[in-house]
Amino acid sequence: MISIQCKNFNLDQIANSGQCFRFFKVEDKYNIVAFGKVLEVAQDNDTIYFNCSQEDFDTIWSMYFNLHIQMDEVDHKDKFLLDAYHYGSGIRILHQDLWEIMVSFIISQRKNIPAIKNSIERLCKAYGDSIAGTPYYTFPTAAQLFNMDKDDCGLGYRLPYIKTLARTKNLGDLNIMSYNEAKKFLLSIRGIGEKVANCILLFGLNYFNACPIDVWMQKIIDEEYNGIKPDWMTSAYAGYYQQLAFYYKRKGRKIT
DNA sequence: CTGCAGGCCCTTA
DNA sequence: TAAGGGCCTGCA
Repeated sequence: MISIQCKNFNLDQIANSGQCFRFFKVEDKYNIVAFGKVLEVAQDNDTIYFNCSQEDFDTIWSMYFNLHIQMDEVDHKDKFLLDAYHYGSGIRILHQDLWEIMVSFIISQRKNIPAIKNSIERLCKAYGDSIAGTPYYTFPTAAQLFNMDKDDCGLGYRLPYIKTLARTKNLGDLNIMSYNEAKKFLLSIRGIGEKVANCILLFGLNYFNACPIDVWMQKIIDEEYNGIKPDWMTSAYAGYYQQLAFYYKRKGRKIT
């Protein structure tokens, strides 16, 4: 068991911020499935408990939670954004697996969050590997999805998008591209538009300036800013602010 | 039983 | 560049 001290870290807030779909709450702990492993993690105020080896902590989870990054840089005069920060200051932008993020956010389009999670779990169970000693399955690799034929995961019209993605070469190049190159490449992929591309840039590649505008963000623009996009949505930390705003705007809604 | 969900693609104008 | 229709499926 590894424990650390960390402010601006709240598991419930992260789990409900909509950036991740494989957090499973079990009593007062979370099981997080990522990078082929299951992490059991718990929290007592500013103390976070990671049930994993030191090696996994150093090589996987420290990076996954971006523990080297301070996520408290809201010095904005914007009232809505400040309110959002005070409401969800424990939100962190995770650094998730690029492939998993690409598939997950292609699936997410025109689905509500329970439906997204449902599809993803069905996909993992059908095409991923069982993780020994746990009830969970790994997120399927491109190779494992290569021969996916029938839609047994509720993908609907997204099925051909996923199949095409599994056949797309050089996705790893995204890691060494510039922001502009990566975005252009992403938009060239069938099934990836402006919003999903920005989600991938933010959650998979950690470009914190990427700011996905979904229906909730559009609601914020319309209702809080009279239809004019505020400056913070185009700032260097726009993606982080977007998460705060999204979580705040959805206040009261549970992601089960 | 309906309406609609963290969009995207394609067609028109 | 902008606007609008269609789309698979399954929550609510």
